[in-house]
Amino acid sequence: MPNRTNKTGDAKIETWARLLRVSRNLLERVEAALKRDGLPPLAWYDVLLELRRAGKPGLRPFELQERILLAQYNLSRLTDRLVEAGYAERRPCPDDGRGHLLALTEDGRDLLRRMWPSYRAAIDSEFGRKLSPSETQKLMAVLDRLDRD
Amino acid sequence: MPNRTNKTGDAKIETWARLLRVSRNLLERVEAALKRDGLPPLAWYDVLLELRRAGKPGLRPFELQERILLAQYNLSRLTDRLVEAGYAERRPCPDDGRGHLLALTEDGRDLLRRMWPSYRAAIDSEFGRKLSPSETQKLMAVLDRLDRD
DNA sequence: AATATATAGATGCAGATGCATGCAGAGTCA
DNA sequence: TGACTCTGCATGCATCTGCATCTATATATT
Repeated sequence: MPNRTNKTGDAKIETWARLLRVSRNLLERVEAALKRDGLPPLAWYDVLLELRRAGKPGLRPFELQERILLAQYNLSRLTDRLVEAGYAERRPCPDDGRGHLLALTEDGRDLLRRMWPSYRAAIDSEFGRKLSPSETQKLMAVLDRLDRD
Repeated sequence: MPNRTNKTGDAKIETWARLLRVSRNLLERVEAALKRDGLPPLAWYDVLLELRRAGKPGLRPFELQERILLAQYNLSRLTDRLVEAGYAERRPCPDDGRGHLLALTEDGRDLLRRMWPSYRAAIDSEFGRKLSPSETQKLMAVLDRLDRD
């Protein structure tokens, strides 16, 4: 006999709704903190961080795209802004004439350094300090499951 | 002596980063599912659902704003679209000449009914089916903690 | 080699968002 | 009642996003 009360399904729906609310709210607060400190949005940090990880050679846009899960046109314009602001540069790509390589500039490296204290403080006050180590670990485990398939 | 390896802090940072990634990704997929079915975005569902919960009298925009955590100007324009599309209506507010009441129309009620199967299926396939009941419950517990303060 | 197809990335346009500000009605206080 | 402030909501403007499409180069097929 089918479950008439559907309790499990309801709990999942509610958890889903809560996940959306909470994560949106957290993101908003952290973005606001960066803005208060006169810093660019989180997306800039994400891109520059990946470029730093990529080191000297830099990254092709499509590689960056996979890493940060950003739509192609979106990334294209974001890098426009970063290049325009002097935080990244486009270099010709030796292997593939269609594309180019994106690399961090010194200013970009510097921006990362300037953003981190503000970003870290925001993460801590909105997120880190609210969870115990064990809760953090449980959350990570669940996020791992959600990332499958 | 301060902890040089800073393992706990790192785990929190990584969990934070993962939370953003996963929730953004899930949201994107669910939105895409709605779009595939020719339905409006999630935000429309959220607003209409709150209006349905509010019942006959409807809701003041500022009340709605608190419930769905949407910026004021943002909600103002979203309701413009909903009214324009015939899913909600603005009624004069007897108690306060500055504002109005928002209420669901029959078409709005109908849209909710049409969206739900698609929305529910997307939640289930992107989220629900990936978690056991106990994982769901753990996630909810953590989200509760993150919602405090 | 010539043609067809696929892939990397940019871009025009429309719709959405953020910010600041405007405005009208409410509440307060003299 | 009149001046002052506050609150609810809208809106002009700039930026950002989504979608569709375009260009150029790369790859596959014959």
